[in-house]
Amino acid sequence: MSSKNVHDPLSEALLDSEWQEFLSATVNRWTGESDFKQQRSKLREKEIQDAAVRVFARNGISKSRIKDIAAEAGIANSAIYDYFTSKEDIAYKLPAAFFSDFFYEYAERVKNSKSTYEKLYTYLWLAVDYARRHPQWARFLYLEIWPSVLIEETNVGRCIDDYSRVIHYLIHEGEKRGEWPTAENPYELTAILIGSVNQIIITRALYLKPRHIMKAAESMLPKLLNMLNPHNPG
Amino acid sequence: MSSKNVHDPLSEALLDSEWQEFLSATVNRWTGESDFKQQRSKLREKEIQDAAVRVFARNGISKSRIKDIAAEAGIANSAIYDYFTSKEDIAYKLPAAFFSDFFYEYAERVKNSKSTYEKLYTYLWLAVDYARRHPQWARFLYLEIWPSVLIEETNVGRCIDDYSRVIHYLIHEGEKRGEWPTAENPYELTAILIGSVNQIIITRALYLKPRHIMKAAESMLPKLLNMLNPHNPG
Amino acid sequence: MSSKNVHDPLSEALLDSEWQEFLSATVNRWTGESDFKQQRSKLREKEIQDAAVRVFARNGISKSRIKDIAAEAGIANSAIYDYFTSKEDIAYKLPAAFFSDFFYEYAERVKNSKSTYEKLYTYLWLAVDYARRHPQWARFLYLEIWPSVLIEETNVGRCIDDYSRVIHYLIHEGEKRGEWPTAENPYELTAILIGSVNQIIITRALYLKPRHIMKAAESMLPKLLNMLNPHNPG
Amino acid sequence: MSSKNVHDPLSEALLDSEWQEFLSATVNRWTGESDFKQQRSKLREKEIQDAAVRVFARNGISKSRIKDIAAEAGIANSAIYDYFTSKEDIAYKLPAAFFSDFFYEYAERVKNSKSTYEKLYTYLWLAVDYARRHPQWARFLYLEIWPSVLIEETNVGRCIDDYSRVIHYLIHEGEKRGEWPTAENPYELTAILIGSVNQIIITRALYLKPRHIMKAAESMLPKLLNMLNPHNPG
DNA sequence: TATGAATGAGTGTTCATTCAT
DNA sequence: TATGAATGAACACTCATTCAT
Repeated sequence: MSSKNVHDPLSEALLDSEWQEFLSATVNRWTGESDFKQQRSKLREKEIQDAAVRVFARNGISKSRIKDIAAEAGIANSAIYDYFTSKEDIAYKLPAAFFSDFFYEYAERVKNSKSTYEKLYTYLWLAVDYARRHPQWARFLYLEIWPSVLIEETNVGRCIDDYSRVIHYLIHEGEKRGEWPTAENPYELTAILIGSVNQIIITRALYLKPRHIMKAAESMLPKLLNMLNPHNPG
Repeated sequence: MSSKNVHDPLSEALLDSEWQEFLSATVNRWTGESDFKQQRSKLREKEIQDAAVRVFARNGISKSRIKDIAAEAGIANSAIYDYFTSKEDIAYKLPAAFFSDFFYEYAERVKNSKSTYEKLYTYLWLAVDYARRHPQWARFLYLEIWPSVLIEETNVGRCIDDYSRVIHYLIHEGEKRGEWPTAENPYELTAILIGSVNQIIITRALYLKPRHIMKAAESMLPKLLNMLNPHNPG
Repeated sequence: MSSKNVHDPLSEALLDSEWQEFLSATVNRWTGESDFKQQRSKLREKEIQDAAVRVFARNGISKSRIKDIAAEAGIANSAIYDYFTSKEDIAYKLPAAFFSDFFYEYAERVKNSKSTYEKLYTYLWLAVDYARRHPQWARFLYLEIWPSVLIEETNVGRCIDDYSRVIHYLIHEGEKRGEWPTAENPYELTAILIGSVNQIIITRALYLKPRHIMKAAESMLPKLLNMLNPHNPG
Repeated sequence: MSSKNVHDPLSEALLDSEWQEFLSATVNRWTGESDFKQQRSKLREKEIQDAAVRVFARNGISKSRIKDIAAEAGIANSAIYDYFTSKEDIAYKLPAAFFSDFFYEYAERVKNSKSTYEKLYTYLWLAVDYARRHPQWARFLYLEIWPSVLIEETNVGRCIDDYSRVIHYLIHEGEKRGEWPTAENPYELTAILIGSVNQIIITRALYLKPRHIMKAAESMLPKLLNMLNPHNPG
């Protein structure tokens, strides 16, 4: 998909620096929040979080018990309260850590991408790949966190918001760079992209056959992104 | 989107009768299971179910209390156990009732549809419209039932399976009628359709502004269905 | 076992009439209390009692539910309250009916008995035989009623008291008739007789092999009654 | 009661060693099961058990409430579940503890007994004495546990079985040592011994006057055991 | 820091009993 | 008399959380 418009170098550079700023802001927002002080105490905290992800993925949050997490982490029930104030505290601190990791990976991977198309493709592709590589986290994210965001008012929603905002940003950037025409309704497009990718992850990675999920993703993504450029055959 | 191939009337009739059979089988599977004997005892049962939907939509299943449902229904806690064996029994019998209703509505509405495209469009359109008209059920379905299906092994999954199966069936029927070419990967297409529609319902109806949701749906669906016919401008 | 002493006819007659009076008083005490007005309503009451015995024998009183008894009797839960005030009311009215029956049977059977030995033998023999013929009542009596008498203060105890009193009476009568010497401790003897007979009923009739229970009883009773006449070979 | 037959020392020794083995097996079966690890956690367990015996003896199992036991033990309701899994778990672990104690006492007391008669006498005597010294346990055992064994199939029955088996064993040993003739029906004899002793305990210790119960036992036991040697004056 | 022990508020569920019909 | 429906008091049990050591 090539842009039809000619851009002057100045605006290209401007768009690039804006993007760099936007991206590093997103990355930093979550890294800062989670894994800085890497002391001995942080190690235990990490162990508990890892145990919690496994337990939450197995039973869901509401059916997971503190004692299950403690047992999975190999420590006493009460030790958990040295690091977290409650069960929900554990659950809601987890996304920060993983989203930080995800955004960081994305920033590394997208460094040399020139076109917005490539950035967007990479973003969605990485979402699927990250889910494939972290199946328990994915189970937890897509079946527990994501739905709960809409029910309960927590700051976990900010992760999801940030995740969506990147897509929205890129759709807009592509328009400005002339890679595709201005969308009538960018929210709708975002919904389609997110909804489709999530559904693929949920049905393939969590349900059916996690093996060929990347092939499915690589087959689906161009078709999906084609929707950015309506009426033009890929 | 018009079919390019010419069909002999026989095969058309065959496809039609197959579809009729498939559809009524789907409808009957759920109607039979839920709302036949319309006695006064069934009335109470309905009242409890309605109350339960409201409560579940508000708090989620795990944080909903029997006493809340009873209070919402205006009866004593223990009266619930005259109609349901447990809290989860209520939760798991609800989908049968609503899917029964949904499939019935769809069967009525699709009666005179000629093209497969129209049937498929109507199906997805109705999914959004039904969610709009039953917001509490939708909240419960998309944020509680749907995710839980993948975690716990219950027979609620059969509703979701049936819901997906209709889409899958129609994609295939369209191929046979020549309305669109054979899909490389029909499961992928199904995932895109379901994922996109669900995401629209979730973000618009449950989250943002439920008012213009039908406009969004009507704008999105043609684009989505256009993916059935790749490289051909609608 | 023959009496060694010679008795004058007068005292024999006196003892006989005393016995008749004692016996008929015992019989009447329970007949009067249970099954007089044999109307239609009494029929239902009987049905409920019969159902209750079966249920109590099966599950024990504390684990028997009103609804179980109602189901066994083929009536509605609430119908029970037309005849009995509570579950315990049923349980505690049952013994009167059966003891009435038992005492009546005994009175018939013992009419022509001359010796006290024969009366006593018949009494204990009938206790075993009655248990054999009414196994559910026996289960209920020996495993539920009898123990509960000592725990809870109820008037059921009067049945058990009357049952013991007959034995005590006959031990004393045998002494007066010279059939055996005066016992040092008649309570002890009564305890041995009752305990042994009960134990035989419990282990044989309710536990092991109910078939040969009468043979066991007929083998045991002479040995037991021999204890009335210590140091004398039977 | 002296043996009339002459025995060679060898068979005597053999019988003795068999008895030692039988007895220690019985003792160990229950000691092993209950009171080994004497940590502080076992102390609490013991406190709960003691409280439970008192409560069960007062109200019977089915009318005893967890909160009563907890209050009697001076702890919170939920603390009970740190040591027992349910109310019935408490009830069914109690017999093991007490029978262990009883068998141990018996083994100590019977060490120097030469004749089988003495062993048997001591056994039954100790049963009465143990009941006298542990009246609440006795109430619980004879009025709750013993009857329930026949109704519900639990492994509590193994205690009672072991209790009976000792008597049965000794009756047989006495025969082999020639202390009394071979019984026609040893089960019947066992029933008489157990039934009589239980009845004495129940009526005297639990009901009437616990004071002179040992006198009653000491008066009754020789007469009862005399039945082992029919037609021979003691 | 880490733990075993303890707590008490809270929940689903049961069941004897009542009542309108 | 008989019933189906409804009630509410009671209970066993769970579990996040605290605390002394």
